[in-house]
Amino acid sequence: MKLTEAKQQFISSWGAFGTHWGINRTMAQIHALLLISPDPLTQDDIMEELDISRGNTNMNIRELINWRLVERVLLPGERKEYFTAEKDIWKVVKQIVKERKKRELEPMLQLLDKLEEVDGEKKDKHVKTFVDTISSIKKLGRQADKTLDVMIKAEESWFLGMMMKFFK
Amino acid sequence: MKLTEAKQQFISSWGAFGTHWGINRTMAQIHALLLISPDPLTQDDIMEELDISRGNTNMNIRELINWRLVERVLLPGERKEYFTAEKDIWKVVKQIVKERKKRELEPMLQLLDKLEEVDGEKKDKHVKTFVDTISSIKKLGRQADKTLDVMIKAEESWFLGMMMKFFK
DNA sequence: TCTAACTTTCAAAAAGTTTTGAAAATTCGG
DNA sequence: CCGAATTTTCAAAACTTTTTGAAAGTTAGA
Repeated sequence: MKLTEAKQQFISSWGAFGTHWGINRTMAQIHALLLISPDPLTQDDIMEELDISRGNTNMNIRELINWRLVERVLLPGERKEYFTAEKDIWKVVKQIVKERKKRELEPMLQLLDKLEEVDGEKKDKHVKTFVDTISSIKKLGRQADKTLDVMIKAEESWFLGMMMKFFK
Repeated sequence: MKLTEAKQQFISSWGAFGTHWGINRTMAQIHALLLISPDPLTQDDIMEELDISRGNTNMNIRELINWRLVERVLLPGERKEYFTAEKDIWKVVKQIVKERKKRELEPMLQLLDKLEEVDGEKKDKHVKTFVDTISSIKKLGRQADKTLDVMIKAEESWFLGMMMKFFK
């Protein structure tokens, strides 16, 4: 397969993949393009390569910067801004986990704490089922939260090593 | 907080949460409702409780059954079909992981295998960056795949115990 | 077999999300 | 400080997904 074709396929699949994970297609495609680009690109490079509008490009680059997956780079003697993606995939994964944990898991756990304190007779089976469900989700959620914290701090080599050892 | 209000909040948050995970709002809400219902519900119960149309309800129940998160229950002497959700959250999580692994991770890994065999000089930095990126994604993806396989087979107690021990 | 109860389908409408592109704002070299 | 280059904004348009509801299909018991 030619590089050009392979690039296209990667960008397009990464985009489709992203949509299953709550990331919009364009954002994932820009990320894919930057991941496989050896040098930083300008907004115009990205617009041209992916054939998308200026506004769309700008918006999604900014969102990627928010997620800390992409960085602005200023090349000496150049007026334009360049952009580059973190290439270390382990760091990328950790960064995504960190953000989603903060944005989604933590608020959910806070809500569950509140909901667990529902009024009413524990003997009422509606109350009982509700409280039991909430508690068990909370238990698993808290464990996931702790586990992810360790993962976020871990080195790839340590993490893979441990996985290898215990999950052969 | 009253049970009714707590239920509403749980259903609505679970729905919002779902949308961040590629699950549609209604499907997640039906799942939430069944999780906290002590007894099986009919399609009409669900329609009324969530205030959604017959078609929408039917479609999303079927989708939940596809995901094996909900089961049809036939009560003796009743014409109507009843529905109930798996209440063991660990089983629910394993089931979701299993499905998403099959639907998303595995196809991605297959694609990466193909893309890694791109033609061209390894010295060309475009080729090199492309191949390196693909390889490192693949490496992590394969490891994740193996780890998830073990998790899918594991008992909750074993899994939590291990997590506790190594990720205190 | 017939029929009422129940379930499924699907085209059209509504809702939600993403994209565009032109205008406004900002920035930097001279 | 000026003006060209560049970046950002945002309302409207395009596109995608979800929802509705009526009609078609199925089922079980009499």
